Amino acid sequence: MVAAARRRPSLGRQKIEIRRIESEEARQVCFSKRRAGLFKKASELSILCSADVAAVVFSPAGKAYSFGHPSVELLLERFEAPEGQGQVHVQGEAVGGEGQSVVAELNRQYGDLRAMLEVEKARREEVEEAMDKERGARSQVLAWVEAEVGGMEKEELMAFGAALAVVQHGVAAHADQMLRDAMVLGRMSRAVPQGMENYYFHLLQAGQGHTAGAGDRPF
Amino acid sequence: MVAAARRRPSLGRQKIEIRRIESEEARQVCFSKRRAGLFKKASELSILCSADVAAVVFSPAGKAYSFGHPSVELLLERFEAPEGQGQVHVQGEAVGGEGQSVVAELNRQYGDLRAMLEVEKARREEVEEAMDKERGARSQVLAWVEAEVGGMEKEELMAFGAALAVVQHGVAAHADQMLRDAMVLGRMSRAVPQGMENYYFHLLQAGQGHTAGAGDRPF
DNA sequence: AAACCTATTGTTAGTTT
DNA sequence: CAAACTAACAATAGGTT
Repeated sequence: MVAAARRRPSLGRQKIEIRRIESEEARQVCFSKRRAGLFKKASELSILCSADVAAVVFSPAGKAYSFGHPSVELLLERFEAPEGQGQVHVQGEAVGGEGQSVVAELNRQYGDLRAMLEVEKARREEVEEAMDKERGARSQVLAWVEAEVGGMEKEELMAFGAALAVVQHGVAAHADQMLRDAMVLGRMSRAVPQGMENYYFHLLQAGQGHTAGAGDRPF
Repeated sequence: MVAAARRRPSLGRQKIEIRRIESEEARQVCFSKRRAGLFKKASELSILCSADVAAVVFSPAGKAYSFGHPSVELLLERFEAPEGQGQVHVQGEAVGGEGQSVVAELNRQYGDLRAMLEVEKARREEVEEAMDKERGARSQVLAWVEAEVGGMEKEELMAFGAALAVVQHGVAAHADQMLRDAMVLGRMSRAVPQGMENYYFHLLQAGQGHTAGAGDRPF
């Protein structure tokens, strides 16, 4: 009998001041968590309110992460030239120009893809959780499926992530970060919550530099 | 009559789906609240982690709001010109020889990856649909299983094939090692479901076999 | 070192003033 | 009606594996 005092497994969240986190490690962890949280919020805002949102984050190490709906550069252009008759297809300019621009463009598109996947990953965990609760009675089958599917998804996406990493490695010297990201992406799930496909589609289109659709934008 | 039903002053926050808010008024209110929340999160991220953060939001009416630390313009500049003062030798290897064809090749490969993403998206929508029916009958669960597993294998092979193709193109000398590392590390991070090891092993073998010859090719 | 856990703080949907 | 309010929901700090 170990008597009474059963300590709680965790103290839970504690209040913190909004100051620079001194611990290098804690700061890095916090950066990852909150960056994902920020992108999720941005995604929700754009969906809930049909707003166009872009966010760019630079890690202390100087690495850039971005989120954009419909696309980062499109919105940035709009922001810098509120009066301009935009409509210019940046993509054409970039591709038609020199190699340097193309490489930068590829880098940017990769960033968008990764941001998109990150947001999706966050939303994914929500759906999986809901699904877990549902598998009450007749779910030995589902349990088996989940185990099977879980493993396969992981590998599937790992292969995909590795492919991305390889490509990126050929463009920029970020292989290490890419590899870590591939690990993270490997845990992604595949179901898409309702309302997400639209956003997903737009991001995809934006990646091409072809922002078709959305004829219902009120100016 | 005051007696029984003492209504709470408010029902409090209710759960909502992340989809476009139909009510014009509610959407506007939500936009204001969440925009403020987003900027606050951005601010906290920048302070806590010493990161540079910029966020731009356009209301459905077209009005622009922004947050930026140190400033939106500065960060956007940095974002659009990742190479800055020649810190990264972005395409050091790739452009070393003949930039034109290499870039074209990268473009092609990027296109392939994007195509894969599209396939994945279509597949996800399929899965989502199947999931809806799953809550109805058990027999349909089995149908879902079949569809899921079948489609997944197909995608796995596509993803893997793409990864191999990239590696085979000799974009990066370390590509094969990265791919192997990704798989090995992935295996350690979580238990692999029964029956999965076979596939895993096969994947590993194939990866080694394919890249053995091309891996050490200089470019 | 990344993912999980959980208590706790932080955010916000709906309501009221 | 924008601001305040309230209670439920969401995000996350710290700890564990």
